[in-house]
Amino acid sequence: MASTEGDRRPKYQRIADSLREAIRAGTYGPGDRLPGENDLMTAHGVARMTARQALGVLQNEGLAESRKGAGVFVRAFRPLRRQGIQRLAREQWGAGRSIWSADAENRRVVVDQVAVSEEVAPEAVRKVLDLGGEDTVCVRRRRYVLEEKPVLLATSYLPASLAAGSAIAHEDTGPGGIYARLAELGSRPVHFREEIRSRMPTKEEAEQLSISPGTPVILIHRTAFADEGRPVEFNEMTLDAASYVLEYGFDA
Amino acid sequence: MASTEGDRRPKYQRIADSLREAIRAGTYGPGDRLPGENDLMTAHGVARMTARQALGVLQNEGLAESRKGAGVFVRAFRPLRRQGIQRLAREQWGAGRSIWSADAENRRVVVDQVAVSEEVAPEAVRKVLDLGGEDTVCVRRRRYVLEEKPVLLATSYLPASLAAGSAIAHEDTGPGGIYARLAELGSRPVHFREEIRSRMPTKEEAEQLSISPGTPVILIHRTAFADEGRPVEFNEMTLDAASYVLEYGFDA
DNA sequence: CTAATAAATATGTCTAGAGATGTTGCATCG
DNA sequence: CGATGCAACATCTCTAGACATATTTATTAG
Repeated sequence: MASTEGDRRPKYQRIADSLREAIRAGTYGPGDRLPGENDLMTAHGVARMTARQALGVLQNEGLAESRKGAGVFVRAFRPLRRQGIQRLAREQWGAGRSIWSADAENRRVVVDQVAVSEEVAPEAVRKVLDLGGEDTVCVRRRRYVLEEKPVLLATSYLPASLAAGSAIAHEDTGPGGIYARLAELGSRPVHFREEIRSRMPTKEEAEQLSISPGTPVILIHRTAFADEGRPVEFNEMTLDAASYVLEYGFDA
Repeated sequence: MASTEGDRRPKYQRIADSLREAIRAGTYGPGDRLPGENDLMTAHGVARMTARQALGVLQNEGLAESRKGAGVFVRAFRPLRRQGIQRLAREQWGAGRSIWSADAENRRVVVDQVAVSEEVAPEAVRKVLDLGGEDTVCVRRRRYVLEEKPVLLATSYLPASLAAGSAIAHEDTGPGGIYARLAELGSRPVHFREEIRSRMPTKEEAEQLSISPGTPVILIHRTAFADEGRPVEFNEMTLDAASYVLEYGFDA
């Protein structure tokens, strides 16, 4: 019973509601198995496709995920913390604690795949890096994984006129990474701009990040500027939104 | 024809692929109507539910949106720009242009709904604002709309011990907003921390923002600190991800 | 010419099945 | 005791309908 009252909302919505409420109330905790299609069919007396639709709602919301042949399970959210500005962030402003428990330490994100190449700059990159139509860029593509699970794709573009011949064009950029190399080349980044947006992943992104359906990606477009506002690097990052919390701190 | 070859992928996926490709190629531009259920049924010789599933894929990806009784249409993306730090941002580092064309000027975001109340602080808010179990907070809920369409929900929490009796507890907070009032009360915010994440909207969020399915929300949790790291405001913002690009700039 | 009305069209919800495919656990064999 | 195979179970894909509801368009009355 309990489903014969307000018939205004569709059945599948009401079933989804009850499951969502049960998750919120803690009846089903992270990782627990939810009632499956068959359970919902008998419990609510609906057809398979209707029960499916109800479970689909929760999956689309990112609350649950299904494993074929196994069942539908409640998802967990234990995000990594990415700090836009490392300084200032911790001690000084530690009084009001963060919402997201920062127990996410001793979890290590490592590079999984690296590919370096020199390519003709796409138009969008040319615009950002202030390049001409003929200019080439040094492209560094990387993937980061956390405990086997990929969480971040990053593609860096640097003007070939700047990077070619340096360690930036090698897979191993040496201590300090490309920013240390840029500094040695007289183009030390002194300012950064990051643009953030979010959307659902493309097919390719979903595959590369092995994202479960119903999870968006966060896109970060970072431009690094040397002195005199000269752009020296453009970095396009794609993050699994379920794995990250971004943090920015700044003074008034 | 054209659907009897590689039968490895499900039919609905292949139909979705062909539509996605057609959108990418420009066959269907933003706002255009896509082939509907009936069209796909006859074109690919599938059942209604299968054609529906294919269209559902595109809607989940945020590529298309359906209007009941009218059809399925390609979605557009014309984001607003939200600057985390207004200073520094424009002139000084304007050499490398942004990816997202900033033609979004002369579009005005206005407050649509305001509600002010004094409530017992939820636990999460207590933790952030460093309050005890009995303390109450002044809660300001606002909704912002852009040309009739809601784009942002914001809920501010301030310690009642600070805000009660001041203009902060009124709907109209006067010139300069609550930060000016806080300054008058000797609690001028000098530092901000913003935490950003993204996920699919809840039912309530989707309704309040009238979000089309397949669009995530961006959550910004901002904490304002007065001197000595004292947290004085906690602001919980929910943004329609299809309407916003966030921008942060900072020095190395 | 305008406004109300009806018809055609489109998506939304739902049923009752079927076969395909992946997972899990148990029983059996070596 | 370990490995293999199999059966039970779970989700996934798909069909062929039905009725509901919102929109658009064409028609008709004023």
